[in-house]
Amino acid sequence: MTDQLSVQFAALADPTRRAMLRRLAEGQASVSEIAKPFLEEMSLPAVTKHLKVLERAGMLTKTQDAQRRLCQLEPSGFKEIVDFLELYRHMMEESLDRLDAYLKSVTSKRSAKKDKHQKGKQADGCQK
Amino acid sequence: MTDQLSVQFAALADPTRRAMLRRLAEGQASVSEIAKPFLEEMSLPAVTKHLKVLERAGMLTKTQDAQRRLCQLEPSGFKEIVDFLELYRHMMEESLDRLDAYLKSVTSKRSAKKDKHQKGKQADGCQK
DNA sequence: ACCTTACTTAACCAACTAGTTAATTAACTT
DNA sequence: AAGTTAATTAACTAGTTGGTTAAGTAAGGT
Repeated sequence: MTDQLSVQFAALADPTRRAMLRRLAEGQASVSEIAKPFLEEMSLPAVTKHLKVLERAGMLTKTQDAQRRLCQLEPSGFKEIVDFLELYRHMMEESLDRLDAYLKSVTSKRSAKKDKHQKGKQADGCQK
Repeated sequence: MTDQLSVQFAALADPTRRAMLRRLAEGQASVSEIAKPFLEEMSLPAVTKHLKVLERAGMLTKTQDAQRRLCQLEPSGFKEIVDFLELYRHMMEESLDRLDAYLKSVTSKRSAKKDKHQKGKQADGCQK
């Protein structure tokens, strides 16, 4: 499919590209800097291709600096995806709240009242 | 790639499957009920396959009711994805806020002070 | 028992993806 | 001018995806 939202989700459906985005979130970097952690697993052209996928998804922009290409994260590229997920994020939180309420009613003495579901943080810790 | 986060993003990288999830968000439905809007574009086995992709992604569960299979949205299946995106969602909001601040400083008389970036809502309106 | 409804499984195919190596482009260095 | 660094493009390949039709399974209806 060629619709933009599919292109964006497909861009995220790869651990190498997600790792690249995490790197980029820490600041801009050249292609070879981004490539460095991956050159044991894959060739430079493969890295170029991954970056192109992220670029077409609108999640990164490149600017030329002599021979180097500086890549920069483009946070606005996540807008459509985040908007799409809003509905399911809310449903998820509601169902967790219902679970909370249930557990609370079952244990009778509430265990960890405030702070609800504490936002587990940092998925994809392994990127195998 | 076989990691779960990739499986989940890949599941969302298809307009048919996203439309199915939106349908499911309104309540459970049997396979043929879900299939109905798509049977002009594709066959029933194709629908079965799409549902299986969503199931393997942990975003829906099926329960048997006589010959029918009732499908239900599984909001917890979105947790990893939502957690992964949290970082980029925040960066996006920050960069929008910076844009706000810039526009405010440029126009000198601020135009629409409160309400910030008003959450555009509902991406994927077309699902072509 | 037999038919129908509701799905799933199997076998196949075209198009796309993620990688490869080799060649090319382009800018700086000496 | 010749060489080096940085990255891309081209041509190819194996494996995956999204679809097909045809056959199979399993439960309820008559």
